[in-house]
Amino acid sequence: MNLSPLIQSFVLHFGEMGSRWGINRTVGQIYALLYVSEKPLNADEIADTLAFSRSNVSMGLKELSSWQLVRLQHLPNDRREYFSTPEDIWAIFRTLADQRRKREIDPTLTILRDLLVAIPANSDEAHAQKRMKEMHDLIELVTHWFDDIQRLDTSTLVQLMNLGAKAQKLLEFKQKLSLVTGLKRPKVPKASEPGEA
Amino acid sequence: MNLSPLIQSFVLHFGEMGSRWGINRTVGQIYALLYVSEKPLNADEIADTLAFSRSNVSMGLKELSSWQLVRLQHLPNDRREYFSTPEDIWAIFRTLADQRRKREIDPTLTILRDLLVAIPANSDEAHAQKRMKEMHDLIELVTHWFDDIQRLDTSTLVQLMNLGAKAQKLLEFKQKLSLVTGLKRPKVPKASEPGEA
DNA sequence: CTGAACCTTCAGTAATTCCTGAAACTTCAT
DNA sequence: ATGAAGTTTCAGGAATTACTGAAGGTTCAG
Repeated sequence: MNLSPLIQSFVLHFGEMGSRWGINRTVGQIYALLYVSEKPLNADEIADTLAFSRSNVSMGLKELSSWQLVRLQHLPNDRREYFSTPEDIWAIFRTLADQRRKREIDPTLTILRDLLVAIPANSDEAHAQKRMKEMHDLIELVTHWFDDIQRLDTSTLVQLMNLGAKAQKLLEFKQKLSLVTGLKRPKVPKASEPGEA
Repeated sequence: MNLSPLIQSFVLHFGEMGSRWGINRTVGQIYALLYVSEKPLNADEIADTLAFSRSNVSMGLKELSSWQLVRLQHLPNDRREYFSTPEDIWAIFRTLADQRRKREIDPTLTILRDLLVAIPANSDEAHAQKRMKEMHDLIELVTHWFDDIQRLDTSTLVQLMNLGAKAQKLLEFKQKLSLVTGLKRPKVPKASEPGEA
């Protein structure tokens, strides 16, 4: 089976990009193919279309499954396994965000926490810890915030993003308001201040 | 020069993580070392500390420079080049976000745009284009939004993130308000069109 | 129970990426 | 000019990662 040029370009691009972050060419191409395909595909069709060995496709699909990026299903009267990607692209986005967090962020947070409880043995270590703390706090802040955002239902999320920085104006407003009225205001750490007091 | 254990763990972790996304072990370790170091370091010190060849360090620093992640400076009466990372971790965060966008997102948007203007040759291509359009729109929305957010000054940014999803409550409120008053409301695209429904 | 259809695993090879030492620049003090 | 100190480039070897075909599972129809 050979690919029409439009789809081919897309697939090849994803192969390239794949290698730019952690995944390999094969996996990128398989995903791209599934993503644009109208119907689910089985492993033979994929191998055939992309000219990879059957076993390579098997590996690739295994990898994609571990990322929860593909869905496995069966067709009536057909023993073969068919693969597809979710229809809803926002669902894909959320999965991707979750998985990357799990693989790229969480391990780093864990190690930072470990290192932060150690007693520094000298002034180099003390300084290093200060830097690690800053990093830890930043990552935690950003990821928690992003989690919150991401948990919103899709239409809210889209609205929010469409507002873009305008949302900010609202926040400034609220800020002033609570200052004036003396209501408890959101805690406001000193921004980049190392230890966050 | 050998590293105290705390710093060593940090450096090694960054080496590992480095390879999990695009950069290699060497580059990750060099960056980590510079990040926690109190004073700027020259290439020999780095090579010595991490036990890499001098030329490897040179390559690594070149790579880091191309990401604009390190700062080069000179010390009085010393011809050697000294490297450091910015003090302000939010500045680092912004740089990283910008660079990753430039390398990982922009090329994809470009190719998607190219493919979207082509006339589909058959129904497979037509469907593929629909999917590409969804992807394009999502990426564009998210990145523009993130750009906006990111451009805020640090203390505002930190406040915003501390609010987290609470910001959302405000938005819902504003939304209702403008509906009621009939003011022009933010454009609200049909979220994700095909899916979602 | 048999064998056909399908899927996975794995050992070995191919391809890629990383890293090094040697050589070649560049800059600057003498 | 000379050479010492510093930096970069680059060809080739080392290490890692990707890919394949063959062998071995598993499931199921007959």
